[in-house]
Amino acid sequence: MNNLILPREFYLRDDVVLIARQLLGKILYTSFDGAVTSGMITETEAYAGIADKASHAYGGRRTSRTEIMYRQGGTAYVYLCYGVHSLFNIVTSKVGNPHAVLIRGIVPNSGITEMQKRVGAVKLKVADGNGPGKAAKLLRIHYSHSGMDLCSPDRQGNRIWLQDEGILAAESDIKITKRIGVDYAGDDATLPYRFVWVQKK
DNA sequence: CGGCCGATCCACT
DNA sequence: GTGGATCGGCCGA
Repeated sequence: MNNLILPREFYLRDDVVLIARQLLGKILYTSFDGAVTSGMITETEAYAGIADKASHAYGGRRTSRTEIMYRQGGTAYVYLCYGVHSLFNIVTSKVGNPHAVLIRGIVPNSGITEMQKRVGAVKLKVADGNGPGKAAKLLRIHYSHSGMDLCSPDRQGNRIWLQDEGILAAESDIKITKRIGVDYAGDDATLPYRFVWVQKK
């Protein structure tokens, strides 16, 4: 195993907003049926557990779907949105504390040919990973993958994991805004929990 | 069991 | 800028 893979300790920390910011520039890999693809994370959102009105776990709500969020940090939480899109989240903090970071955008990194097949593109563009549904599609992450461990492969040898390859976003290039599509969350809708790595021209 | 709605995307105006 | 697609999850009865 290479030492670039993010260790469990990275995910177990309690500051989900800090983790969301630190995930910018990390490389998100998937390996399904032997096909490895990856992308650099460029946009994230933090969902801060039971106190966060925008979170699926607000108020300590537990359902068969959200139960995944209560697992230990370093677990994949994937759900279906609008009946069409799988949205990939990384569970953080310790068992019982349902923090998560939504991955909203990636820049295609490796396995380009494979990803082109997945989206039917002749030539992949940077913008093809811009959006949570599109990022998951490129990496073939599906809501059936919810619950996968990011720190070890599953029984079939499939895996989702992250690596720190030394790419660091300068503070001045990170745009912080309120989260997208959470207007139902009242005053929590305006929290500055979205981090975007603005790509310079 | 029925009805409403969503942490989105894309085509079309 | 806007509206339709599309269906699992959630809640109330």
